Amino acid sequence: MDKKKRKKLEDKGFTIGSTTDFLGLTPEEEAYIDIRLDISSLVKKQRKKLKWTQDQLAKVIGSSQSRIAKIEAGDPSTSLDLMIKALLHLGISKQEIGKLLENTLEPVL
Amino acid sequence: MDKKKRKKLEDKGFTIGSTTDFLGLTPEEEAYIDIRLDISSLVKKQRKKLKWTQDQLAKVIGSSQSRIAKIEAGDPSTSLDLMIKALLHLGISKQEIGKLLENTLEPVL
DNA sequence: ACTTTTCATGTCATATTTGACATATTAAAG
DNA sequence: CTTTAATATGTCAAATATGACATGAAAAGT
Repeated sequence: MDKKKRKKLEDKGFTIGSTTDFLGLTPEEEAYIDIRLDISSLVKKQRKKLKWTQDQLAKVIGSSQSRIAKIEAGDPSTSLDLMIKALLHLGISKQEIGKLLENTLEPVL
Repeated sequence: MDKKKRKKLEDKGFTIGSTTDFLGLTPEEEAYIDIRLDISSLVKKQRKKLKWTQDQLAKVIGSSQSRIAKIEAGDPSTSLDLMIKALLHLGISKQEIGKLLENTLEPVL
């Protein structure tokens, strides 16, 4: 429910930086969403870096183009597990995923 | 299928360090399992550090004792999403999760 | 322009994950 | 040793994630 609310805000043009979320989210919920968005962003970034299409990536991990699109859109109907699998198949290592999570600015400050 | 196979080995006493896995796993599959095991280990470690029972943790995240046990056992029937939620509620930050993934020795060498 | 490729979004049947529950095993305390 | 608390393990119906598919919108190419 909260996830949908957030997405709606983005759709309305809020252009949230990392997670400028207020409105009834516990710190844990905020961090959780933050992690998911970080990872989904990297999927998109790395896929484009390799100049792969969503369809190519989908086939490599046995998924579908539409699901990759949903991952990259931060859709709540996708699991961290699948996102991580995607990253690994895009040549991102566990260590690099670690760095991603470590080197992120504080949400609001 | 592969996940079960691995667990069987552990049960038989192999006491795998981080992921001493050979036997038909792609590097991506290996890394994926490695990540899951790292995270599940930290859940157990941190919970014990705080001297929480599995039941306490379960209630905090709206889950059940048996599911926490499965998470800590590295059971394949648990999602990274739930593991991450557990970590966050145990006071582990996104940055600390990042460090965890970054600072792990190579599986086999 | 238009043709083609890529991406976005919705739906849906199937697959997987879920909390709850029962119960067994182990550990701690008395 | 006995009792009690904590953890492990299995099962199962309900909830959620999934790939496949359709179709629309945008981008890229010609």
